[in-house]
Amino acid sequence: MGQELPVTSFALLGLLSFGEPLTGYELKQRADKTLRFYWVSPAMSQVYTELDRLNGHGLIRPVGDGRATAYSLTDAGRTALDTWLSTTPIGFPVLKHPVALRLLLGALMDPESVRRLLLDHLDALEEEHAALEEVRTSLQGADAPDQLFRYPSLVADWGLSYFEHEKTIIEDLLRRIEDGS
Amino acid sequence: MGQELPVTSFALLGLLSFGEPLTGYELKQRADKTLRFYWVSPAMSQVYTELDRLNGHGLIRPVGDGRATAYSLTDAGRTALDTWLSTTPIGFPVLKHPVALRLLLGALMDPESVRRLLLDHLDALEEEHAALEEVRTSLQGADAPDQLFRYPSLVADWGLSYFEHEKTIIEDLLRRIEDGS
DNA sequence: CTCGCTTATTCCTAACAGGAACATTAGTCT
DNA sequence: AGACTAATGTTCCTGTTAGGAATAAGCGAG
Repeated sequence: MGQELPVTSFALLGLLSFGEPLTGYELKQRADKTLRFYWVSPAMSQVYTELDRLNGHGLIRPVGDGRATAYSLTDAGRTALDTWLSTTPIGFPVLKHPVALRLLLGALMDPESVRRLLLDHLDALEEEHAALEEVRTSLQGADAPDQLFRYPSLVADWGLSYFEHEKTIIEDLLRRIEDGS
Repeated sequence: MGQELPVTSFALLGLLSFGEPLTGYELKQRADKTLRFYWVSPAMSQVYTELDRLNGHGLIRPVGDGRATAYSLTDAGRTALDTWLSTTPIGFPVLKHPVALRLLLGALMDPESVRRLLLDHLDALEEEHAALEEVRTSLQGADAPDQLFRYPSLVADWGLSYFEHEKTIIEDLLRRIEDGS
């Protein structure tokens, strides 16, 4: 024990904890689809690097059926995940927000660009909201308490609410910028 | 032109765009105080590395008064920042949310731990909200339209609203978890 | 049967975090 | 004044991560 793995390792272990063995490629897809809303979706290269390491630590095991190597959690992996969940200190969220960063420098732009910046962001929000909503509806039917996707559903709802609120903030900012309040 | 610098470079240029020449140490402090809410606060080492590079590109210039080397924007730096603001495609925000990541795996924890996870996050939110509020009030008096800190103030308000909303989401999740809805 | 897309994996480079190590200056206590 | 401590200021090293290019096998449609 005492492995000191980065968080990304546990994110992948977490994806594997839902049962199905997955290949690196599939893991990347899952990450792109769901994990990316709450955590970064690791790069392809990163996924395979992690898999090698996790395998080296005996936390996952290749289940060899076809040409593609799918991995599943070992008992040690499940234990490592449990320990991580219960003992590792939790940091505060980190947000990399390109729009906020630019708005901070709004004084350097002409008003029209600022306006467009925010309007474009509204569009992007709409799109991401739709993508997450699709994920959310795909969980319907397994989202009741004690069902497999209970917690993923809760997190998805959280994300949806987050997007919706950000929309109202942006609209508010647009209003304030227009009538200089 | 055509320098292709990472976003962090422009974040630092942005901090310098408010007028005052700053040392690496001071830049790191500013970043810790404000930038960290909307973007990552780069590591000390990163700040100095960036400064070297920006200096090499002629975008900043050391203003040599004392033993500490403070840097200020050059005309080229200002131009580079303007170009970046007006032409570079804007990505969607990236969120690394340790609490959401753990909640996703809530099924692996006992209910008590999940509860504690969320309650602890409420405390952390409270703390960060207070820190940002302090920043916000320090901008009072220079936050009217056409004043220097107009846009930083708008962004701070955005951040405050974000924290407040997250608080209500967490409270809602706690409620849902308790009475299994 | 071949063209193009999806699946699957590897490699290389640069970006970035984090912390240790190190100096110098400034302030405080006695 | 001397000593101790905290804040300022900078550099270096190591490991983590992002991103994209390169590659190859399988699979479906024409």
